[in-house]
Amino acid sequence: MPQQPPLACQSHDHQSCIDAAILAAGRICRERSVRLTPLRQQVLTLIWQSHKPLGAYAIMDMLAAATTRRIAPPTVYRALEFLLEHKLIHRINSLNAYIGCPEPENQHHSYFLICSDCGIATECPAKYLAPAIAKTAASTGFDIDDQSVEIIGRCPSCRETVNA
Amino acid sequence: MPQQPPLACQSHDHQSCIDAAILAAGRICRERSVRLTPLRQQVLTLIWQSHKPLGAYAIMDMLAAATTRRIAPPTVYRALEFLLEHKLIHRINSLNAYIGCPEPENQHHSYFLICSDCGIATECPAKYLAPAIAKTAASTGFDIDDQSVEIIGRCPSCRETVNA
DNA sequence: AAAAAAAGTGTTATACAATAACATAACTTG
DNA sequence: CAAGTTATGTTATTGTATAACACTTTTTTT
Repeated sequence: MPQQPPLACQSHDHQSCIDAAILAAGRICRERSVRLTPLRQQVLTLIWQSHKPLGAYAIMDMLAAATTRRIAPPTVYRALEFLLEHKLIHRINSLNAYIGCPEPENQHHSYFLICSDCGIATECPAKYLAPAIAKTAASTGFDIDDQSVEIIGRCPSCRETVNA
Repeated sequence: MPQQPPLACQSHDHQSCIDAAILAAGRICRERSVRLTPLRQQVLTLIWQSHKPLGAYAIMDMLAAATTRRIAPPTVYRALEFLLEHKLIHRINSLNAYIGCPEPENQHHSYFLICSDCGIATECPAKYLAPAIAKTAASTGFDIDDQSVEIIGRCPSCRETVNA
């Protein structure tokens, strides 16, 4: 089995991740005639500061720090709702946190590998999971609307460096 | 593909579900020399009142109603912690809710089909999912600690009766 | 360009989820 | 039964999320 550590676990030019995400978001919103307002873009950018899922209240504090005025929860949650709706971000249920979607153009599901050590969450390849879930649902007569897979463990980089 | 609706979605003698769960819990706790106290058993029984995941505060209210005195959150959370530790219940992350485990004797993972219509959550067969997750992790070099699969959709019964 | 409608944001308050810290009670076990 | 451990009670606090209503900005319609 080829061991291919996800990009997020390797050192990489992260600014290009951010730029690509913002660009894609702009493109998608233009296509759909919805507005990527300054607030929404700012929240998206904050979420993309790293590959670690970010909580709503952390985003709130960062916004407040950036604008020097108080930001209330609904402001953040509405932006998150918009970004989720257009699949520009995903929600990690097991962490109550949000993370940028690296491929918002391709509609896809929420499959994640989450490193309990470095906190980085990377999207899983759907290759094995998608058919397995389809077969599981079919065999029980379920009609799938949405799906969430969260695998918690150690990413390849953390296994190497710590090997505890 | 054989369509085999899960027991929880069919009408069934639910009292026997409850009885079996309490019996198994007693057996397991005896084996492990841990105490299934009245409170813990009461919480487990409340959770087993249905196949729908139950929130901690709902449990709190039901306890308070049953005992006519105020029950504080830590009381409930400690009981939940115990039941989770011994895998007598599972936590549904996407709902912040708890559900009884029908096979606490077999250690297994948390794979769920959740009906957004009737609210019933049933455990998935691991047949397809377990190997798919193992392969996905292996192919990216991840070391798995824990896993959560939550598939949201319509259960066979609700598809029939509503067909909306 | 003004009026009307819709979409977005601000504000206050509150609900729901979970834990920390310390006190008391109840069960072991020697 | 005394000492130690485990379980529960109690108060306070933190974290997560939404409801309801006011106000502003953008878009649409006339």
